[in-house]
Amino acid sequence: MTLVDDSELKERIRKAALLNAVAHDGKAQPGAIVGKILGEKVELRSRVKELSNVISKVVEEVNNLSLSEQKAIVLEKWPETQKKKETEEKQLSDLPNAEKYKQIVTRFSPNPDCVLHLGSARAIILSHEYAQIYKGKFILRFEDTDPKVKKASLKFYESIREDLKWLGCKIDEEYIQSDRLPIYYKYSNKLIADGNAYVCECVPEDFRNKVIAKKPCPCRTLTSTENLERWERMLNGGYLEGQAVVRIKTDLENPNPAVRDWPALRIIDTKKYPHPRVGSKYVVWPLYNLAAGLDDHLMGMTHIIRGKEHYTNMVRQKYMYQHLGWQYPEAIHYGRLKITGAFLSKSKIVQGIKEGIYSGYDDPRLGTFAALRKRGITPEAIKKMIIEVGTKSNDVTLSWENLYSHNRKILDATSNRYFFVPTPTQITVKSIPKTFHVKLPLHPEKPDRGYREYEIKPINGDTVELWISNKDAETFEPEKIIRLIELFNIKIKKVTAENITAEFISESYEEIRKIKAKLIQWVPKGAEYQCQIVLPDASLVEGYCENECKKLKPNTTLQFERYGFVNIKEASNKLIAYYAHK
RNA sequence: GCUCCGGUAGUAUAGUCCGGUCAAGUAUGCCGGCCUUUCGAGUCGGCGACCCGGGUCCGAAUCCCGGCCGGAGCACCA
Repeated sequence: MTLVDDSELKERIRKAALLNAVAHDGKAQPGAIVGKILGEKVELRSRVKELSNVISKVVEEVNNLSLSEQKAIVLEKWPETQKKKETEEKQLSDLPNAEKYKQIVTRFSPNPDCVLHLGSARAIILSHEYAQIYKGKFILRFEDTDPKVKKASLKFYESIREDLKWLGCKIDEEYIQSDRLPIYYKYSNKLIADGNAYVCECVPEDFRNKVIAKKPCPCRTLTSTENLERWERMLNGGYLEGQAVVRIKTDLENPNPAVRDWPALRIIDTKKYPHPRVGSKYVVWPLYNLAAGLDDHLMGMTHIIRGKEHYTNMVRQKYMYQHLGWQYPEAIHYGRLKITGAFLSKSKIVQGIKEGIYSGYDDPRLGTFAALRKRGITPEAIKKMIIEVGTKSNDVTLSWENLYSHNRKILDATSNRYFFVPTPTQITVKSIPKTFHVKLPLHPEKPDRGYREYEIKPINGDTVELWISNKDAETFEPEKIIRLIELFNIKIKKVTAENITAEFISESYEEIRKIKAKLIQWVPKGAEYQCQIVLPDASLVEGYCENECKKLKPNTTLQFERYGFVNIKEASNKLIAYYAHK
């Protein structure tokens, strides 16, 4: 049958052409239709030329119709195609080979040498989230095996647990590597006994030269009995720091010199550098690849989610797994996460605090969880953002706007509203006809949350004094009409640097809305409460908020209308709050 | 230098494995309308991207080759 006579096909083409035309200003493009039809009917691939001819004819017919005619046909025949599809929330992609395992086990394994920050958020949230999705297990493992250079500190074990709790990442099991040295010794012993590891006495430079040349160092060729003797000597303190190291045998031909016979355990003079938890009990300490490598298997890890800086470590550890006859877990290596303007480097954070540049681990300029928490950034917002970013291996530089947007949606629903006037200016309003009792809703969409109430009573017969923001005052000029939110409408009379004089004109909101007058917030003079806002760059803004704010408890987030969301630090002789975002 | 990754709007992400329904979706941002006693939220519309060059193919964001750019690792750190 020729294609021209195939009415089913022609109808199919007609539909595609009409849909294409409707989507693109009434003009369908033949090429797009060819693609669509070939995609649906694979068997026509050998007859592309013939098909193109048919399509050209149909497209011409369709393009001769007006857009409204096309729309009418589409709506009549295929109304379902014009429905907009709901956008669904971003989901995490499936874990590789998840079906191979009975239970998914993931972990977060920090070195407790600093507080946690946004840079760790990917490891934490993705690991925890995947464990949740697959009804698996999430393990916290402290990797505190360097008592010298990256020395752990007792306070950080606890702060890490707290941060995880705050993030809503419930821990199923917790381990501390400094408790596990006997386990590492046991497996090291086995590796040496089996001839898969050796004790190397070479000075680092000699070893490096050998390994770059793909040549074994003299220690590698020793018998396992000789190596076992050396190993005993290590454990018994027979070597000083730097004199011996256990190496795992790998393929010396591996293209990457960094993986060849990597070091697994070394000696630390713990008399000089005591470990914060176990003091000077051990002198032989495992390196990352031995400790993490053994633990990942022993703790039943199925999926390791960590930064791409660990990619080579996976290659190294696979040699050890081979020696032990173990199966390496699935590993996902994501890229580094930065956020514009914030320092996410442990060393810079620690150094900045030492030098007094930052006020502490929760300085608003830092990307630590402590700082974010203090500013009123919710864990839910962080979680959403991290899930959005996913597990790609390229680096990402997040913008704060993105985090703020997620956070704003959460805070908007939960935060009560108050007035705050930064750098206040006094406004004197005359011709006040009566005393006003105002009830200001705490939340515009949730009346059940209640109100703040103020009595605005004229003094000297007909005058009222209020505070307004300097920024608003700057836009005033005589005869301008302004509404004080939920109060009344005024006309500006006189503007000076210290004071603004205005006149009451009416009370009705509706009439002022018609002329689209500016609405501003205010604080009654006498009912003001000194307020200091700490901005994300650590600069300060002073002003007045409402008296009612005295009741607020630390760590509540609220919105100062037309100013932004803030989180209360304290409400004592004055209100101190941290600015989250607009 | 060596060994690996990766490059889609300002930012982030979907699509890439397995070429066609992608004249590229979504979120955020920006612009405008509506709504709203906040400049918040909501809602409607608009702006904005496949790193470059070749090749294969009727057809390439997708496959191949070359280049450019970015990142990671190359510790007796984690």
